[in-house]
Amino acid sequence: MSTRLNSARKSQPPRSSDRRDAAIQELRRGTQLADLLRKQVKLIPEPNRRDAAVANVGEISMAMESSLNILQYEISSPEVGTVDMAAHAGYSSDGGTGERNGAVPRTRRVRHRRGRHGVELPMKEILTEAPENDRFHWRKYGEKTILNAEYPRLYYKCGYSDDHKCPAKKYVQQQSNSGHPRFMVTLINEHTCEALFPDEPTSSSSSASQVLDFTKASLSPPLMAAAASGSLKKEEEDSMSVCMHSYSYDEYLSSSFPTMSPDGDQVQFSPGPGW
DNA sequence: GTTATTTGACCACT
DNA sequence: AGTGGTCAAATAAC
Repeated sequence: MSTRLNSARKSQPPRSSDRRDAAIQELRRGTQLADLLRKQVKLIPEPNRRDAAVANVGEISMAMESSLNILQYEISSPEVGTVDMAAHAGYSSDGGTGERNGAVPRTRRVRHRRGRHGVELPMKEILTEAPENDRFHWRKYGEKTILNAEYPRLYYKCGYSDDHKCPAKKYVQQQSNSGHPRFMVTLINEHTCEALFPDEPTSSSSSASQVLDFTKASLSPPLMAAAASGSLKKEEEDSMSVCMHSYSYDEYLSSSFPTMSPDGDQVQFSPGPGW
């Protein structure tokens, strides 16, 4: 990947926009190669190895697409240096349709609401294949069809928002259903109840593995579809307990509010080998 | 009976 | 005025 870039910058230092274009080109190429690789690994005869390989390729592909989204967003919003939630709190000048300079239409970003005293609430966006896969208990309180969005946006608040006054909320919007569904998860506010739900190491091989319990009812149709499509690794018949193999939730959560970078860089890919 | 989800209505924001 | 976010009554699941 680096050779192409190197050859392009022999004479003089390229402008940052040129470097960004080059990075986008490379990422697009990488995405195509990942698709190709996905087809190849599907030919692996051993089911276990094949599934693991397919999952890994999917993560690679998703990571690159996430990076592409970030870079393309910067191009379409030149006033923004990074993808900054505060900067995109409201809708953009296109009215929120996402059609900027001929770019691919995007679904509306979450409206950035203000808390008491007009202080903007901390927000973080995460692109993931398993939006329900965190160690918190969420209660759904709403669902809304979003303009120009293919799928409705689901609204969750911490299941202990009443008991412990936990202000954490989560919005989930499916963005794609091709192959494996992807969800843009918007996390709002920190969990003040976090101490009540410590990580519990499991007996499985990976320290990052966790067994998470989700009732069937807590999954909305799109998430059920995700489960059915295989995006969710295991589905217990009764409790819908899902063994989320190796998904690094420390990454998911550490990338969340407590460590939110000061520049607002927040579009995180939540990877995890093996699923 | 208890708890969670659904969904229409209302409110806030741009 | 249009749209997103939240509320709360009705409903479903257990």
